[in-house]
This record gives sequence, structure tokens and C-alpha cells, in this order.
Amino acid sequence: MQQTVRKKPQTRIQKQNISAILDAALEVFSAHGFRGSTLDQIANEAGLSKPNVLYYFNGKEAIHVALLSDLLDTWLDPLRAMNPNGNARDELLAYINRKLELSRNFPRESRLFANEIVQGAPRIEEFLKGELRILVDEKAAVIEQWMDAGQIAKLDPHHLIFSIWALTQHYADFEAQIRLVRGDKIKDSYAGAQNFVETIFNKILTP
Amino acid sequence: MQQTVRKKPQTRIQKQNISAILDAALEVFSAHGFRGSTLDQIANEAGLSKPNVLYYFNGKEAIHVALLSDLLDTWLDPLRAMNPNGNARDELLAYINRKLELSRNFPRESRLFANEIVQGAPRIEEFLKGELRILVDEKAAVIEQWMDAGQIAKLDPHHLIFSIWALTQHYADFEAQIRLVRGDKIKDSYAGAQNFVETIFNKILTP
DNA sequence: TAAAATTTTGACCATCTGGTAAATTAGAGC
DNA sequence: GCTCTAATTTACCAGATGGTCAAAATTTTA
Repeated sequence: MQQTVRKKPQTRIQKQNISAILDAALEVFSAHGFRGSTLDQIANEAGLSKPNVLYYFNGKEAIHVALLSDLLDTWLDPLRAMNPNGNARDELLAYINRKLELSRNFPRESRLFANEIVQGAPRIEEFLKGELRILVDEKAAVIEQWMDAGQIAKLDPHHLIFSIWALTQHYADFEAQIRLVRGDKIKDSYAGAQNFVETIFNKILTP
Repeated sequence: MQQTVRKKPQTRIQKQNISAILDAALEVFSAHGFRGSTLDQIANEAGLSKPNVLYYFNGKEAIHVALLSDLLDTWLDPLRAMNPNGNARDELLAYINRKLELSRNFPRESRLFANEIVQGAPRIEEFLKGELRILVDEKAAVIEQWMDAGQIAKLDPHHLIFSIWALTQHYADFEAQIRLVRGDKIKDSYAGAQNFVETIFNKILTP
């Protein structure tokens, strides 16, 4: 037996193929959702045959799980990195920039996540109401302290976090809409985005 | 022949079944996306047999198209209703509130739309780069005039519109995330939303 | 280089799914 | 009630899709 959960990612050929499969799966799943994707598409994109793909993963679901696990692990990092002892405005703006960078550099991962959530988050429910919730509550408390200390404007800290998610992820998740509405008038969706987002959050946070 | 495009939505039983099918399809498509939904699910939800559903619509695609057509038609209304001759801040805040109401009252429609766009908007490309784009450009010009007249802060008008979409739709499209992260601590996702969104846009628009 | 282990393939399945056709039943108008 | 149309069901089908298995090919190891 091989598959998914292995102690050591042994051979060079295994490492290479598993990574090819995961990359292909990310491409396909993020563009069509779980049910909209087929093993044939993934195999094709990875340059392997379907049975060969199934030699490395126990099934379609297993590939999806592997992808999400990898993703969720790093998805919390930007928020986690917010330092309670730092300056409120600096920390929040730095967090916003990290999130925006994530959207810019990993739009497929963002859309994979978005697909899951729009469809009710059936496969990541535990993550959302577990790890994420704990972290969010913790950081919301920090933000609230900053507000109480008068460092930034008083707002609902949870809604503030949600608004950061909404605005930063929008550029990755709804990229198709932005691209089509803006047409050729824009080269890079993120061109004005950083400047805009930073500007408005500066205003929002000012007491 | 019957089907989709008919002059008169004739009989009482037709009206009733077509509307039942569309409602069922909205429920199913918005929760699983186009490819993730099956005719059996829709038929079941509508309380009809699959062949019976196909008696009223030419196919799965036709149901989806009918649903989107209905939706797109009304989706522009809130933006269209923005009056160029009105007061800038009042008009924008009213628009924001209309969008938020739409998310609150028609979350399934919002998610149907979101599903489409996250997956690259293959079926509504023409709408996005046609009607929507024209309207957006027109309203962006209006907003720019308001800015030039000093009524509101100077910002990129297109990004401002995108930010309104992002924030208002977030509450419908990512409802699962908000619900799970907030847990039982919140009854209604929209409870604090309106207040929060109105507050921050007031700040954003202040010169 | 020969044996052992790993990787890949080709040929298949079973199931699901969108869709069809003919026969049956229910309704409306007279 | 009778006739004509509308609505519904039953029994299918063809293709797609996730997955299996044993044999063949390739790589690694001794």
C-alpha cells in the first residue's frame, strides 16, 4: 500500500508526481468546484493516466482533502502574525496587505476556498468552527483592546475582520467579474487595489 | 411543443409547476453549482418526477439559463436606481443599503451568481462585459463627478463600486463561514452588518 | 546484471446522470 | 358523460465518471 498518508514522501518520482497531481487538482478544483471536476481532467492536466493518479491517491475526495489540508494550514498565517503588542493601525494594515498579497499570489487557492464556502462549507466545517473561530475570537479581542485604548476607531471587531476578508478576497474570487467589467482598460486587477484598500482602511480605522 | 420560451404561461398547472421547478432549481443550483446539481435533486425538491421536469424545460441548462435571466434582470436595479442629480452621500448609502437588502432577502440568488463568477463566469460572460459594464462605467462617471464637485472623498470610482459589492455580497455568499466562525453567538448574520457597513462607508466617503 | 520493488498501462465495471419515447392518467370545455 | 388536450409516469438508453485489477514496463537495489 502507498497513498496519501505516508511517513516519508519517499522516491523522487513519487514526490514529483504527487506534486504534479496536487497542482493539477488545484487548477481544476478551483475552476470547477469539487463535483464539477473529473479525475480525467486532473489526470490530463497532470500529464498522467487516471489509474496512475489513483495509484497515488485513494480517490478524488482524497486529493481534495490533501489540497484543503495544505491550504488551511497556511491560510491562518496572516492573521496569526498580527502582533498584539504592536501599533494597532500598523498591525491591521500589515495584516490587510498580507491578505491582499495572498489573493494576488495564490488566487487558485483562494477560489478553492471560496468554492467550498459558497456551497456551504461541507468539507471544512470543522476547521471553520474550530481553529479559525478560536483564532478569530482571540484576534477580535486584541482589536477590541486597541479600540478601547483609543488607538483606532471603535467598531465591531468581528465585522471589521469580515470586511477585511471580503475586500481582499474579492479580487481573487471575483476576478472574472472584475476583468470582464473593466475590460481591457485594466492590465492587472491588483493595480489599484492595494492603494485603494489601504486608503479606505486608513479612513475606517481613524477614530 | 411547450418549453421555456412560450407566449403565454398558460394553464394554472403550468404556472404552478414552472415556478416550483425554478424555486427548486434555485435551491439546488445555489447550493451545489451547476455541475454539482442533478436533475433528480431538482425534480425531487420540486416534488415532480424527472421526466416531468423535462416536460417543462428543454434540459438542465435551460433551467439554469431561465434562472439566471430572471436574476440578472433584477440584479442591476439597485445600481440603476442611483440618481445622478441626488446628493452624493445619500445616493451611495441608499445604494449600499439596497444591495445589503438584496443579500439579506435573496441569498440564494446571490450565491447562484457567486458560484458562476468564482468558476470564471462562463455562462454570464456576455452580461458582465455588456450590460453590466456599460452601467458600471456610467455610474462610475457619475461618482467621479460627485468627487470632483467635492461632495465626497476622491477615490477610484470603480474600486469603490467593487468594494460595495464585496462587502454587501459577502454576507450572503460567505454566510456559511460567518455562521460557523461566529457560532451561536449570533442569531442573524445581518444583525450588525447594516450598521457596520453604513458606518464604514460614511467614513470612507468623507473627504 | 539479475532480482525485487515500484510505476504505469489497458481493459474493464458499476453507477450515476441527462435525456427520450411511448403509454397512461388527469383536466378542461362542451 | 365525452372528447380533446395537457400532464404524468414507466421503462429505457447512451455516455460520463469514479474506481478496480492484473499484467506490463520501468527503476531501484543488491
